[in-house]
Amino acid sequence: MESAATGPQAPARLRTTPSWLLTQTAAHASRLVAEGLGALDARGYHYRLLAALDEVGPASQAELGRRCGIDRSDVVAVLNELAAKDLVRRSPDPADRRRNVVTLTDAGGRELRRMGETLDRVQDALLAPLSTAERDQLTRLLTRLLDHHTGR
Amino acid sequence: MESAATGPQAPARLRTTPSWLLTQTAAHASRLVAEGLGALDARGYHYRLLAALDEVGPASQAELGRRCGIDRSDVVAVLNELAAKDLVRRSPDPADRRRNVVTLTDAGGRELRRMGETLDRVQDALLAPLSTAERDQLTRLLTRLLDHHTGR
DNA sequence: CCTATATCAGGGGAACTGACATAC
DNA sequence: CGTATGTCAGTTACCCTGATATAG
Repeated sequence: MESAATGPQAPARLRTTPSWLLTQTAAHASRLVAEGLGALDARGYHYRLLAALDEVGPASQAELGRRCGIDRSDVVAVLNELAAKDLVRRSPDPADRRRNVVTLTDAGGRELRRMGETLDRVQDALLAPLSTAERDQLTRLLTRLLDHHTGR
Repeated sequence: MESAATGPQAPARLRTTPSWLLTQTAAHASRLVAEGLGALDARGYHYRLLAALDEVGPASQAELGRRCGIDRSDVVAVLNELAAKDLVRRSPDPADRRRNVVTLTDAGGRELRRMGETLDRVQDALLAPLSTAERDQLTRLLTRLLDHHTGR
């Protein structure tokens, strides 16, 4: 579980290519997140959905997917897992019978808090070599990029 | 092939989390790279290996994998594809009979140049909303992160 | 009619793990 | 002996495509 490390040195053509830097650092980030959440028997998708539910309250699956950037088909499967652990509840929406209303349970809220604490530690490990100002700078730059590529 | 776009607005808890910003922007980067290289019937792994070969000259598969951050087992498969298109050649190493010496062919060099031009355009699309100074800043920050997580 | 929702089946690239034979 | 190499088989998280039945 501790691999990574590009041994010698990656080609300069890669080291200076932003898309490579992004995907490589993202791979490290994903690994750290997976390790952290894995200890809680969870994955990134679980956290995303629970966080969205906590913030906007009960919502349909389609809206949750839109907010979290998770495909509708994946939302179904992840919600099945969350419901099996009683972290969310699914009930038909009386106002629109196509929809399910997904609700965060108390256990789900507690689990979300636990995940949040774990992820805080992960962020710190991820950004360890950067100062507070640099972390903010990175966050701002990435936010600008993301906003641009998600339709302003 | 044109999806992306997190519909409404992602939860604040996600929008401010560096690991989320990283993985999301990296997903966009990967999509752009895949689209660009896909037009040349190639993928990221192909470019990485060709670029490494071009820079360090003939090398063993294990060393290529180390330099490119690609697992040995994946190197095998990708090299099979590159060799089938005559972009690289594999020959046994007389000095160490466990090894193959992988060499970039002329066609491989040409294909690498073509990929490089495509990827230049991709970088520009990826970083479109950032100024030159900001692009450099982002590159520096990501490089620091990557160096830290690959063992300094 | 056309769109949206929930669901299911499946693919595909990237990053992995484990095993094995061979050679150092 | 232990370690490194090339190879193969298989897995996982994430992202995405299609199709379907149903409801708006």
